[in-house]
Amino acid sequence: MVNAGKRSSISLKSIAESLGVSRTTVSWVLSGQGEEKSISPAMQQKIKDFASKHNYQPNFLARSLNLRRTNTIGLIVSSLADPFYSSIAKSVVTRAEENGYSVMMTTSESSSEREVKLIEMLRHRQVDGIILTPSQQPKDYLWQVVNEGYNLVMLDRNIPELETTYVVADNKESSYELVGSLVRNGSRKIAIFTTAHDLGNMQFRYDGYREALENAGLEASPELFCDVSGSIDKADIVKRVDRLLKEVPDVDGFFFTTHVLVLPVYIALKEKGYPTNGGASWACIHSQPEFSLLLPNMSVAQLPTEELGARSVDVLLKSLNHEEFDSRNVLGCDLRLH
Amino acid sequence: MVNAGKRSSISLKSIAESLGVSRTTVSWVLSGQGEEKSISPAMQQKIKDFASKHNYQPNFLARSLNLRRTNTIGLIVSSLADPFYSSIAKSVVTRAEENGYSVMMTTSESSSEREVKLIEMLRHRQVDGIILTPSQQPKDYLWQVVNEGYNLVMLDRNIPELETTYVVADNKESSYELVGSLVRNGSRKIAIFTTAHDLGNMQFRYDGYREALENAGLEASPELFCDVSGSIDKADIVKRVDRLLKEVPDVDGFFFTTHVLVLPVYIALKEKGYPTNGGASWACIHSQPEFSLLLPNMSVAQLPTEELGARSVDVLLKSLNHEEFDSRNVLGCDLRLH
DNA sequence: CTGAAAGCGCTTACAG
DNA sequence: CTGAAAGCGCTTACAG
Repeated sequence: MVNAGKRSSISLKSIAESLGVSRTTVSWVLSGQGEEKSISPAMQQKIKDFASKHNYQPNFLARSLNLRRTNTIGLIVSSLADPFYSSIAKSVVTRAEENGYSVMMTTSESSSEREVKLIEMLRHRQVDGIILTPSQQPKDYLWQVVNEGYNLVMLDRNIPELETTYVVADNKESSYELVGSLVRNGSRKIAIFTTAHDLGNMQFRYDGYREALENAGLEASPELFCDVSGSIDKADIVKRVDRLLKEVPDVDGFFFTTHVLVLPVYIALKEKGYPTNGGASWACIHSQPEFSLLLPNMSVAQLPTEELGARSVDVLLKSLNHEEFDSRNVLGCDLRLH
Repeated sequence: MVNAGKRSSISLKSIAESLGVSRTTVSWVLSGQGEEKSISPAMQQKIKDFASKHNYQPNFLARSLNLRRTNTIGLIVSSLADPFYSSIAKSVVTRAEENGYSVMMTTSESSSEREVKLIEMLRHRQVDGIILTPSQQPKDYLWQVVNEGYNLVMLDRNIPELETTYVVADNKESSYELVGSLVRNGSRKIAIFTTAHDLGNMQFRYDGYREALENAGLEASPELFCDVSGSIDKADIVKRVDRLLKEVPDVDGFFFTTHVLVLPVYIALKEKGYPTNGGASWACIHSQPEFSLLLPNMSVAQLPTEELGARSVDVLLKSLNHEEFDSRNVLGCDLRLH
């Protein structure tokens, strides 16, 4: 194959030479400062015509180097395979683009080591700021970056000890509502299935669960607490479900702190002979389209992925432009109670 | 908020000044040309120590401007919401990173206008090459870019008239195998559900279907051909399923050319009273984990997302480095026949 | 109304 | 063994 990858693109310099004016003039006109610098309308037109005829576009690199801003934001998501994150990613990309920004996207795969490497990499690439779904046990480096005042937005998860801008969902409130609806549906022994319980979000969701139970005079007893942390492994889940059914045979409600647990637990329950289409009521944080097929009456708090992504961009751009903004953003979930 | 976004990072120049050597020397040492340029070991060590102590990293922008390569690739996927594409995206990002490249990611949302805009944008940003899942009706601009010899890799879809590098799955062969397995399972009236039939991939899948039927002495009759193109709307699908069941009440096999149709059609069939768990056999191109819950015996040809993404990067990088590479890459699907 | 010049932070031929 | 100088393609204070 021939190397023809290089563009035969036109430069500021060549425009200036062709037109017999200085690069300054061309730069001013094409960056919209023609009026301001009172370049004659005729000249302006001439330059603009020439530029558009030759499809001129400034070299972003040179521009960025000079202006010290790349109009690029770095995005680090925990996972791209999870539709939740890819949906957020989509929203970030779209909103960024609407504002003339591009997104350099990476995945940390939930590794805090990778997270550090990626932040460094993105900074060396001179992105203007970073949006990050932080890993559970961030390294000191993250603190350092925040303390430096680097433009960083925490997305979906908030690390309370870190004084930084964040955009998260109202995990506790939504959980409270969901579990409340299970109670109203008549459930009395409501199991909670959760994972990575040490993660801030999961704790908030647990708190909502506990408070809703307390509020109904019910107890969040330990037998009902099913933490299937670690590598969400099918065998582990079956084991946990088995134990639950032995300890609480009359369990009549299920609250999932995350959509990823719904299907595996559902399968395990079915395998163990639990009447999944019986009288139990169900609720989960975030759902996927297929869930409504299996459990049409499940109550859902849909995480506002679209808004989480968009808001993160908005906040970051405001910060970059020295505009006022809220550093604490808690967005409501879309509740669909049954 | 204070603007502290700027890094107080150290530059080549400041290292050189601090150490009393020229920028040339520093640059050589830090870019690994110390030996080659026979800089004294003592000096090399001194420079390296200083650099790592101050955590120096060259400014990527300046480097790129000079070297005329950004070590960045542009990725345009049709959609990020679809797990198929986000899984490909993940693979592209990972493989690129392994090779010191970053990915600027965008979505065309299947609009050929957006596609053109995005390609232009990415080129102005000086990406080294672009990986693209092309829209169905690409604009002339795409041809032009290809003709210029720009480093472009078509991912997942191939536009036969375009002489360019592509990485796709063996759509026809896999479809042939899938439908063959339906026949072996005893199905005789096998409906095909497809969408965007004008799209190359879909035609290939149809061809596989037709040939498998012919091969079994069966007819690909028009009543069995269910094209639910357009905005895959639930009402439309229900209507199409209704017609199918009226025209071919004894339909006993279903072949889906894409995973996105499985759930909606399944729901529609159920609503219309078709015994979805009866004797019919099922097959689809690409599946999602939940499918096995609903249709455990469905035969599946899983598209090799991981490999599609990785191969695209490999091919693009080879092209960038003037290495030999295959411009036509057809990857096998992972067949799971029942 | 317009231009010469410096500078963004690197790399690398060229010269000693 | 090492450095002065030019250049990547822009933008913008400064000077007329």
